[in-house]
Amino acid sequence: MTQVPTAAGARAPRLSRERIVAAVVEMLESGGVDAVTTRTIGEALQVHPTALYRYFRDMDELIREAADHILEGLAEETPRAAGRDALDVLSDLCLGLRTALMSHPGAAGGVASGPSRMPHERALTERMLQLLTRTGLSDEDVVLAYHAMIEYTVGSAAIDAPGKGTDPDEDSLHRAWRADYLTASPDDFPVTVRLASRLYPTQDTQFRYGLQVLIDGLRNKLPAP
Amino acid sequence: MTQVPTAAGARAPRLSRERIVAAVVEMLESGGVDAVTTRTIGEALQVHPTALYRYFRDMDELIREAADHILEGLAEETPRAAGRDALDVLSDLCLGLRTALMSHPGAAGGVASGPSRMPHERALTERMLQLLTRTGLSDEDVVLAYHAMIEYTVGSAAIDAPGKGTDPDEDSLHRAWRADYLTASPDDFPVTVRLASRLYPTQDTQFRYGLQVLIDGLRNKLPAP
DNA sequence: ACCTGAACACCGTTCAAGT
DNA sequence: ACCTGAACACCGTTCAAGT
Repeated sequence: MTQVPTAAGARAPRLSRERIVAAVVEMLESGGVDAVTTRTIGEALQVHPTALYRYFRDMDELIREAADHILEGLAEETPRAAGRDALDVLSDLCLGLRTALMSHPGAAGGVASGPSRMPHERALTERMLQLLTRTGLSDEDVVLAYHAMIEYTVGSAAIDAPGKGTDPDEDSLHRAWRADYLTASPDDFPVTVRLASRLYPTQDTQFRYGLQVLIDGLRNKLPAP
Repeated sequence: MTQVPTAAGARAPRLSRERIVAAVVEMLESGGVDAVTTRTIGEALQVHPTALYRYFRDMDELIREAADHILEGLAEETPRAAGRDALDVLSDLCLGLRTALMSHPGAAGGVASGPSRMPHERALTERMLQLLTRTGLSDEDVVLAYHAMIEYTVGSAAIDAPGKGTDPDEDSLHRAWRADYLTASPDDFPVTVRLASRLYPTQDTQFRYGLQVLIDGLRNKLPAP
């Protein structure tokens, strides 16, 4: 890694796209996208806040590259367990995607802004389309189902992990919300009050339920085997 | 609406929560949440940028109130058409919610940040829980289904209408994206390339498909009639 | 009571200047 | 070639001051 001096006065660059992206991914994980600014990046890399503009057009490009980095390895084929069909594998893939997005608050916004032409995202798309094709669905259904799964998975991650880093404990927050619903007027909101104690289960429980309903709905569309 | 002078020197307030919220809702519609700043609000209301702090704790509270305002009337009961069950009505409700959110880019972030304790959101929750209860689903399923529908509807709106106001024409953008997928390596991404021309249908088509799949999946859970 | 003015601590981004 | 320094046009928010 020590550089070969190519010409008089040429110094080894202290930065690179990779080094910057790595730093941003780390900051995404610890503090969320709100904690990633030109100044904090500069501090993390011991460099002037504007130095990154040699390597990236703007913050948006940098965040999108970091977001794609997070998807690394997701599309990898896993050994198919017995009794699990393509839709089960697709479900796991979405769970993996969610885990990656949830552990980097705000990253969902980075992958959401259209296809990034980036390698990991491309691989994920290919894998999902491949799995859906295997189910026997029509091409039209394959594409629409792909979009539905992405919208649900990325969209719910955008809601559940907006950008602020670590929430002040999900459980106590949800408890407070449930208590709040209990104080609603029972005349105006009878069903809400009756079900208040059940509202806001774990974010993970919510997500898995919707995911399962989606997969279940897709199963209805499969051609008879 | 003309004020009663209560004391010498007391003047009619030029602002109110309602006036500010109305202005923000309008700005949300025309330019999205990114166009709503203390300065632009001040300009719209012909008032100093900091004047709104007499009425709202901070920008967050203001945006949440404006977001709730957008949900006005959504939960209203509509005359039940023949042959349409509670899940069909729920589906319409989600479509209405999406329309409201899509026409105010970035508003999804406002309703997403937990229950706002606000009247229109409460009414919407009550109506959705009521409709789901009517289907005969168990209480547990009702609550989880409610969260699933909200996460999908609000989440996809957060993705499809982030905050920038009017995109530069959705159609041409999607055309460009499809063309982009076509240029992908057919060896690495065979399925993607094969389906490229079908990818990125209208945002509305995508959303409706996923919504229908969700409703369909819920139907599987209904007790036999 | 209601709004203004000035100030502060932040942003992203540009561009010329240093080495 | 690579990074720094200074500057610009923005943010949200506070608080004392005006009327």
